[in-house]
Amino acid sequence: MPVSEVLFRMERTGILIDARKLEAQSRELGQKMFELEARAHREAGQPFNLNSPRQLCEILFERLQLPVLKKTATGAASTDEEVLEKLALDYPLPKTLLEYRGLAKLKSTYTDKLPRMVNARTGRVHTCYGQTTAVTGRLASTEPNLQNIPVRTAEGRRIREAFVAPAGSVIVSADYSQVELRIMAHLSGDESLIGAFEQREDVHRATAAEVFNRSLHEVTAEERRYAKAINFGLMYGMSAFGLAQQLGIERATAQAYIASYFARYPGVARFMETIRARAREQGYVETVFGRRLFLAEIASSNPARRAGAERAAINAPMQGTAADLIKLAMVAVDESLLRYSMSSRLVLQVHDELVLEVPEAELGAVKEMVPRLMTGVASLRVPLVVDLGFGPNWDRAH
DNA sequence: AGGTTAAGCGCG
DNA sequence: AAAGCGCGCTTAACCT
Repeated sequence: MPVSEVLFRMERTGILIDARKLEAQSRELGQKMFELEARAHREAGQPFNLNSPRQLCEILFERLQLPVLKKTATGAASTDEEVLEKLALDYPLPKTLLEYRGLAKLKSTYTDKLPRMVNARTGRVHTCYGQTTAVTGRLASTEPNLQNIPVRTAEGRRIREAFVAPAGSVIVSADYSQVELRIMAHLSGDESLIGAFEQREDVHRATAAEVFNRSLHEVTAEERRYAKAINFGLMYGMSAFGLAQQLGIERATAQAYIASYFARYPGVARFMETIRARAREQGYVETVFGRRLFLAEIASSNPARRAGAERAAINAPMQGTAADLIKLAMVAVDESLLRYSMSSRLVLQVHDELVLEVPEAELGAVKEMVPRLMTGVASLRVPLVVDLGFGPNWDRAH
């Protein structure tokens, strides 16, 4: 069965959304934004449109004379989250703007919009999945995008609570645990990294233990956070400069961490170099299953463009292999549901997560089948692990 | 009126 | 010389 057939069925099935709940949240957000707007006007000493970049720069950098910490691509003073966080340490207005921005994003993109996307005939929201958009082989979700529903803040998770199952059914969420890092372990063949996954260790903790020369139980919360940043940064081709910026540490310190990492995980260091060289020789890189990403700028004479292509070359085999794996899993799950004439349905895919709507009578079977099928689509040098949760809504299924 | 770009930010 | 990969959506500002 082709992926396109699974997608067709998922799009047609759609997902149930509690529009009343989102509309109520919209009203709450609107009220809070109104209050924050008034506070911002007081702190600025004059009224202005908080959404207008031009007016905002006028207030922050001319009227209040705050320092310009970063420029945008076109040379204007940046007012992004990172800048406002720093300015918020010394001034009240940036903090207010951050709070306002956070709420405005939730309201305009989600709580106002999703209720309007409910199909009149089905009473559900039907996204469209694009199979030919993302160069790495991932799917893309549009109209609406259901792959970027908030999850990182409490206010945002209230939106997930509105993604519900009908009476008698539950929402099941099954996601691959650390799938891209596992793929890095597979592709690099690094023995330490493979060992950590085979021992079912907390991989960020294990990395912290290696990099900071600790035993597993000695690792502090901060060391684990640093190790997590290193692990993710590496998969994106991040430099010492970027790591230092992310962690708020000296560049030399970040460089030392990276050196320590590569000393402990020599297979990963070798992999990074091999992938750069292969990209340069072949003009493309491949996933485990042979999906290719061509890199037109890998031999560019422009160093910035070439470096960008190298970062893409490092990331694509991992992101792309993860995309291949979950597509195989989607086909396996959908085929099984049909073969056994079950009523459970795939309703969403979010890159490393499958969301299903499951009648309570089928929950036991789904809890056994879905992780087995997802972990069984490939045998890499490390085990694939799936975390599964369920509940009356998407938030509670996590 | 309608389309495009820039900046910003939601997710994995 | 730039500095972290892959997406889609919203608003303001600018353009035709």
